[in-house]
Amino acid sequence: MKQMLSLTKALADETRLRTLMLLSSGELCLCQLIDVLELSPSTISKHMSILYDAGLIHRRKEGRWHYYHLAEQDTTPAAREALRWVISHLANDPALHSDAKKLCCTRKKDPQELTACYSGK
Amino acid sequence: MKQMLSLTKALADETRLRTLMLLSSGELCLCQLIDVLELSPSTISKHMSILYDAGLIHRRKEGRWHYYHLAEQDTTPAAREALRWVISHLANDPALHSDAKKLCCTRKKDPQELTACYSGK
DNA sequence: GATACACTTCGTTAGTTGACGAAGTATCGG
DNA sequence: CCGATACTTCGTCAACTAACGAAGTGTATC
Repeated sequence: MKQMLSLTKALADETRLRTLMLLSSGELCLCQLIDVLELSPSTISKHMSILYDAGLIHRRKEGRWHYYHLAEQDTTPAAREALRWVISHLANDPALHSDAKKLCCTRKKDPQELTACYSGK
Repeated sequence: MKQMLSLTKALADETRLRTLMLLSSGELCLCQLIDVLELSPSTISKHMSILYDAGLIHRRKEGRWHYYHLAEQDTTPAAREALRWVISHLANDPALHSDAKKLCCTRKKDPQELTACYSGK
């Protein structure tokens, strides 16, 4: 029950659902998520830790960058199925179209440009 | 997105998950849920309306009794799959064992005994 | 039609949650 | 090692949510 509540609570937030959909197209670091979601680093970091604690995503550190990706294999069946459920039902959601478009631009940017998120553009 | 958030928010509460599991064993009216969950009528009624709005349960009126049951067929695929997901992962949850046991007693009771919920035992 | 019953709606209150900036930790470049 | 960078943790505040009792709605029974 505790695990299920951790999962359902993690999924019960628009920003976190948007994040999962962004990650469904591949690994991203925090600064890229900041660039797309347009929220403060601390806010997004908190969201990531909630998704992580629920077993929905994994982290990978590479230097000072923290990369996040969906927990595909090594997580609980409940989390795996939750991800499949969310992704299949939000795959063509019009509300997420602009996120996908923005992500496309973000992926093309230099790390230097992304840094702008911190220094207030 | 709006529909998915309605679903995930509906599932992100312990009382509502308990309710869904109680309903997975068959239709129940509000006074039976009150008897098992031991919460006030208004509180449970509110939970039911949240589950209903998410498309997870249906209502059926019979006289002054309102019966609730899981939305099996005539709801969205997203809600149907959510129900399957929740039920399969909570089916043998030890935290729900006492609810199941209590429900067993409640089903055997007369309507008169359940009325006691309102009149303070 | 009055009463009782089953439930819903409303208003209030306490606890939770999401947002932020400030401060802290860890890593890289000079 | 000193500053800059990438991220996390902490404290605060506004918004949301779950709980309740009181009052309202609809339905049987007398």
